[in-house]
Amino acid sequence: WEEERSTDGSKWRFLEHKGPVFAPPYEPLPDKVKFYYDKLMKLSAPAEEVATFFGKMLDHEYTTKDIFRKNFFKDWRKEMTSEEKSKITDLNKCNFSDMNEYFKTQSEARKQMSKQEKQKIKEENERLLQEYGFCIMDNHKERIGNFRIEPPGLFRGRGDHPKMGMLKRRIRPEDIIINCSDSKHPKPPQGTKWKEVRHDNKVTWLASWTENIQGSIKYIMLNPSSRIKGEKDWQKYETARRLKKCVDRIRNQYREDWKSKEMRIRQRAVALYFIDKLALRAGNEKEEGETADTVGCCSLRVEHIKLYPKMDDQEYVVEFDFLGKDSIRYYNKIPVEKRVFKNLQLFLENKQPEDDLFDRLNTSILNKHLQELMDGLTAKVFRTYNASITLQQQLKELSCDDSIPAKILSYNRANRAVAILCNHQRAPPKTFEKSMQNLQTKIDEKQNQLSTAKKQLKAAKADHKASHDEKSKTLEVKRKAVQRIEEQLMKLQVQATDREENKQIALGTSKLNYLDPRISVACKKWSVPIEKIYNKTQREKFAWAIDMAEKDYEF
DNA sequence: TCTTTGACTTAGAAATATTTTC
DNA sequence: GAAAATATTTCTAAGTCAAAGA
Repeated sequence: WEEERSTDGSKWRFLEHKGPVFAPPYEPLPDKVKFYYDKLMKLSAPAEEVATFFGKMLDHEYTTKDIFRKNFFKDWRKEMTSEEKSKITDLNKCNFSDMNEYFKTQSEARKQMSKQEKQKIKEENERLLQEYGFCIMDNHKERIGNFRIEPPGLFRGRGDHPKMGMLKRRIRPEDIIINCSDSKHPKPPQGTKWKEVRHDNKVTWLASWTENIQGSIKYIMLNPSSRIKGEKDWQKYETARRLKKCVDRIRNQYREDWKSKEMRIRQRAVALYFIDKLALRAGNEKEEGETADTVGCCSLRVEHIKLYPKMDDQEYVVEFDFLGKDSIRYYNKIPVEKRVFKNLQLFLENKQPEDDLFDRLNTSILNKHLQELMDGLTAKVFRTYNASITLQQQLKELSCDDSIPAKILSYNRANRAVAILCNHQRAPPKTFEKSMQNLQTKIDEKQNQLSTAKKQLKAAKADHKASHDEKSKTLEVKRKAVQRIEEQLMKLQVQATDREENKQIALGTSKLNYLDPRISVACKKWSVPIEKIYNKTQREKFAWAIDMAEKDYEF
């Protein structure tokens, strides 16, 4: 990257691209695929298309949920002809199972395609990528992140989303705003027009459209490997490193503020303590009824915490139980300092469960305060800082004389500590139990092998003694075999532990978004090659860090 | 000042590709 | 060489936060 970008807020000087790739048009079902409403019924193409969205999802839990069904049916009816509308009045009487069968057969057929057919599809995708997947920004050819427009379908919100099942409409060129240099712009598909072509170099997106579920804007932007994303990422970690330099001061400050005579300052200070200690998100307020009911720090309600003056052998315990981003549950019991506890009791006085815990605070107030404490400081910087510093500390304990696989395991453990801190969870993989069993079987087999090998070694020893040979080759061989099997067994056991501990924890998010990649690059000081830590895509995203960091790098 | 909008990062699930196992 | 297991990539929803608008 060239040094020193402009100071006037412009993000680029030149931008040229081919525009987005649209979803393929709807292909009507073959006549053999039936839809029944009591009896056989042939749907109009628009109604049929929306029906297929539902038919494809029949095995999904979504289609059993009342809200999903209600929203879907309402939007589906909008696509029906008046005749269809008058006939189809009850979703429960609709039979999509033939459609569902058909799509299953189709996807099975796709799997069974010959090598050449698969190759052909691959080549076609590659051609599309080459044509639409790149742009020129300033002097570089850059990979675009999402050059395909989202196809129409049924909205799948996370958690208890009031809009789940609504129809996500098809996006046409007339919906798209193109952003590029004013020299030349992409052509819209034959016979269509763009909504607008603009030339705004204060933003980084190439195209945008307004989505119909929430009315929010969606963007086409560059891949994480691009200069514009990389520089921003680097900047993010530099801000977190600046926090490292003044975090002690800030911590002392908020501890002082716990004693403030002003309620809003106490609330701010307690909230900041949670953000720092527990890595909670800021918690913007959300429009009620438009989204799932989730919260972050500033939007915590009385019902989300419980106070225990004494719990087992601990004092001043706070129990958190709430749904955070993506409706992932945050559950934690944590002893806090007496002052924090007393403040919380005060905040709870005379409130109902559904009242805000921090009624004098919001993210805007909090971030304005943080900005005064350090330039560029916001609530999310604490997550970045605490994640990265945790990784670095955990890695310090890495032992020099471990093997590479053992070091990788330790790295994963450190990564896991961060993921736990940030509450990055996943649904246990569907095949988890099975795969655990398989691994256990392998371990058992290996143990049997080991005992056999040990017996053989013993026998060889006895032979050796009896024969009084100078040296016995078999003895050595058997000894080696035992050693080898022991190692293999160890490896399997380690793998089992690692997998078990990872059951419900997602490592990817922290690896990609919270851990300063230069810390990982510096693992070369333990002769851990970067390829063992990052796969190809990750190395592309973190190219800047791989270039920059030496083994003495300190976060 | 308060609310809304816009731009961007962060998130887990699902789809797809690759590797391993039988 | 197929099927199963695992790793990677894609997808798009759901956050954060500053700036614009009322």
